This record gives sequence, structure tokens and C-alpha cells, in this order.
Amino acid sequence: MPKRIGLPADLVRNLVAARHARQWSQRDLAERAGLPQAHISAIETGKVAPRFDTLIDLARVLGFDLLLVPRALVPAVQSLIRDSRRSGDGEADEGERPLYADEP
Amino acid sequence: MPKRIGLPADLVRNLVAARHARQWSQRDLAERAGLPQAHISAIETGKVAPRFDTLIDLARVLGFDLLLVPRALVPAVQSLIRDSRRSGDGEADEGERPLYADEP
DNA sequence: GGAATTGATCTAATAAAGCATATCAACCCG
DNA sequence: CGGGTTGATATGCTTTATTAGATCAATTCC
Repeated sequence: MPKRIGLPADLVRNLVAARHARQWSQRDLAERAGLPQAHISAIETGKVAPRFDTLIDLARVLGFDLLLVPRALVPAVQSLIRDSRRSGDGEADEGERPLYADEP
Repeated sequence: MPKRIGLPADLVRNLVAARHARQWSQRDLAERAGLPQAHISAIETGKVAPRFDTLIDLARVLGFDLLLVPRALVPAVQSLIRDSRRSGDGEADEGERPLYADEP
């Protein structure tokens, strides 16, 4: 067990998954988010607890947002996300990439 | 315009609103979250960009969670929260207080 | 084999959060 | 008026994120 002082494991997993889905290396992400690659690595391996605004930057370039949701609604929101991942591809909602794409 | 270096304004508004809904003073919240009152004030006035884990602590004692949601789904999630605020009071979901209560 | 990429690690320095504590103006209430 | 509460602010100090830069093992590709 490596020592985790940083973000919750599942949150990190989602971030890493999103990065992989875009086929970005840590250096790619670092450049777009304006952070050093070493810092990305530290965050993804749970060695630091980043500032909230740092995390916002990361999430933003990956097409995410950080939302404050009432605990009672968490399951609902999670399944909403899960569902949209399954079938909701042809959204053309904003100027953002589909995400969740495994194969291009 | 005071200088905001901290959290997004709407997120702060939600935190403050939640605290007010519970009728908690900054000192009440500080005690429960294990933070100094001065720090709560600094966060709520946007003078600091708290660490992620600090924000998690705050959100937790206020009955919230921080979720990473795809940008395309943000409006849906927000309206989901808004709707449940209107009619969804008698949930008795978990061991948590109803929240969003204006008058006791 | 050699070049290039990827992710982790190190050093060293700076900036900023975090903590403890105290103070202060504004307010309400008896 | 005097006392209590609330939120903002100040100081001094410790801890930690953040940065720039380089390096390194493992992997992939030619």
C-alpha cells in the first residue's frame, strides 16, 4: 500500500481514465493545463493534495466540471452519468469532444 | 470588485447557503469541520484557494459531495438538484438532515 | 542497438495554505 | 448601557503545494 495523502482514489481513476480516453500523455495534459508534468504525476499517484483551483483546471481541460451535489442525490447523479456514457454519444452539445471514447 | 483568488463564486454561494440553511455560524462550521473560523471566513470571501481535501471536509459536514461530471451533463445535473430542492423534502434517505430548509 | 516516449522521481527554491490566537466593528438583545 | 454573537482581519509560524529543471527505468519503434 503506497501512502495516499491526495485525492480520493476513484476521483483520480476518473481523471486518469479521461486522460487516456483522449490519448494524452501526462506531458500533453500538463501543457494544456499549464502545469509541470511532475505535478500531474504527483497528483495521479496520490502524493499531493492539490489545491481546488488546480483540480478545476485539470478537470476543465478534460471536459469535466466539479459539482457540489447533496449527498442524497449522489446515486442519482452517478447513474445519470453512467447512463449517458452508455448510449448518449450523438449529443453535439457543446464544442467538446465526446469523451468516454475507447477507440477512435 | 474585491479580488477573488479562491473558489468559483457560485460554489462559494452554495456553501454559504448550506451553512445558513443549517443555521450555523462560521464558528459552528469551523468546529465541525475541524478548521479555524478565520479560515472559513477566508474561504467564503475568496481570499484563499483551499486544498481539495479541505473543501471535501467542508462539503461533507454540510451534507454534500464533490462530483466530477462531464460538461455536457452539467445542466442536467443542476436541474436535477434544483428539482429535488423544490419537492423532494421527505426523502429520509440517509442519516442526514433534509437541508434546503428555510424555516424550521 | 539506438532513438524516442512515457511516467515516476529528485533537488532546490518560492508561493501559499493552514493553524493558533487575538482583535475589531457591527449587530442584536436584555 | 453592557454583554453576547457574528464575520472579517492581523500576526507569527509551520506545513505543503507548486514550480523549474533534470534524471531515470521501462517501453516502443525503427
